[in-house]
Amino acid sequence: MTETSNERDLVRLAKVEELRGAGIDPYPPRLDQPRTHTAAEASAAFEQAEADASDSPVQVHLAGRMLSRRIMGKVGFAHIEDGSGRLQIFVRKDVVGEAAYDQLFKKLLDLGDFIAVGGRMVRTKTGEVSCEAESIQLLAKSLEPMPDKWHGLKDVETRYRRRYVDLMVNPEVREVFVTRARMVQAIREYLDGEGFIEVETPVLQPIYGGAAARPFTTFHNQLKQELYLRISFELYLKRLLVGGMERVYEIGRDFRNEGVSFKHNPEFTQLEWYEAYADYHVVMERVEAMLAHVARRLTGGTVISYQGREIDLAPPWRRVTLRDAIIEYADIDYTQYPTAQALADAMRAMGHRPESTSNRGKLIDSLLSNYVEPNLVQPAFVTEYPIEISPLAKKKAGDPSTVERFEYFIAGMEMGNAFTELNDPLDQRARMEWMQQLYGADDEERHPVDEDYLLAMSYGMPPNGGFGTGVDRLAMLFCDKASIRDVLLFPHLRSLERGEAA
RNA sequence: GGCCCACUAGCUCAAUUGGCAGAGCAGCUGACUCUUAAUCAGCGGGUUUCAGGUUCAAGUCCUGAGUGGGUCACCA
Repeated sequence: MTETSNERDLVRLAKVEELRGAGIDPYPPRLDQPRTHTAAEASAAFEQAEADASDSPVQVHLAGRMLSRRIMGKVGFAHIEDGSGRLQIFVRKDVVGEAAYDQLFKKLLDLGDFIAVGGRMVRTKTGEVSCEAESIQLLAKSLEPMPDKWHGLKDVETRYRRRYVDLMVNPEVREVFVTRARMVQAIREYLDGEGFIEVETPVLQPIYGGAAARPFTTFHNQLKQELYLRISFELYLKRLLVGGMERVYEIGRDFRNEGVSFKHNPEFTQLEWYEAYADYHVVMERVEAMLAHVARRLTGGTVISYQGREIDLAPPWRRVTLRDAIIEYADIDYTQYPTAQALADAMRAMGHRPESTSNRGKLIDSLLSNYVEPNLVQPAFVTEYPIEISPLAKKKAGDPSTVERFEYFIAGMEMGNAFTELNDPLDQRARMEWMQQLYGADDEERHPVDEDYLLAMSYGMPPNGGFGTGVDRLAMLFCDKASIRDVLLFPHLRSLERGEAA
């Protein structure tokens, strides 16, 4: 912390002064010699030279953070780390000189400092490939102590609040975010290869929609207009289909003003796509194909391990109707109970405990999330949803109470949602007005009717299939992390300012 | 928001029934020309998250608060 200067801080600050006094800039603008090799490249170059039995020395200029140091009189060792990994440097007083050795290396450098090292690659007596330093330059002085070199940083709160420290000392954390980036890259690779166009639609929206969630609200001062941070991309992406773009997708941030948990963050990354002339069956095939592609890119196969369980993403996945799934796992056939009251009574009679009787669709959804979802470990599509919880999905032919919709589940988690999109503007208006009645005026989940969206659809929207999935939850899956916070670089935490100001 | 758990040195962790707040690493001083959790000798480092309370005595017990974690609720 910086609010009080303790002895530890004073020692570091005194070193900065001493460096300046000796004419050494503790924060120089650039390296005296440009970096020629990463740590990994330097090792590889040396091993190649060894293999070739070359006599010419491998000269390198390296840069990185000094993580450890072992001083033995007039010779010392240190490990530096750069983006490619760690490398030992070997420092001899008779090579680098007295000033560089005694003053800089032994005294004024600290663990955590960024340094540049020039020298030749050698193998030490114990066989470790190392750089024997001929010059050392301080690149950036660290004023804070590094976490324990052996135990690292374990405190969960500190790891999240100071992710930069977590990243610098815990290489496996960096690895998670590399995997996440590769996953997103593989998703784009699949969609681009299928002719989808990546687009960007507004984050600030005058009317929020496309999902049932409470939005964050903000205000444009000059326009004197209330705006919402988007809770989904759906209504904008489908306007693009009206405009003639046939296959579109967006990867971006959604914001939902709801509870925080191991699988919910107030802002999270969503993937949505819409495809003209496709229905939800086509979407299912794409979801299978896309995630199998991602798995192959990341692991070479389709079987991944998540929290100790093997999950096989190879198509085809299980398909089960919502009704059959609830019969199987909760032993209730909701089609036998046409009203919310009747269904709630039946649930109670079966020993379940429904929380609300306001909405039959919500009761069915609670049966799904409480009894079905935890059992769907292998990938599964749950299909055919009640109309009252699906206002943007097309009705199933011959069954006006059901829509062509699916959600998919992996590892007992809901991963995404899709439908054959409703493109009948008259039906859409009726459904939105019905929602107004279903959700009371005081219900924060009630959506305003988006007249411009209805206008767009009135121009004619091709039949299409749409899909949305949580990218963070996919990252949890592919990185084998049980908490969304472990796949977010900076997960949302409550601010500490209030407590510190008092 | 309810309930449960945690919070001790920069980091990782101890502290018996309520009885002198400790160790390792990191830091500082010194020794040491091939170490790798280097080693050896010495030194400094604490409002035990915060505010109250009980007690001769509180890191430990009680009340409240903060932050984090878990869980339930919420989350088409």
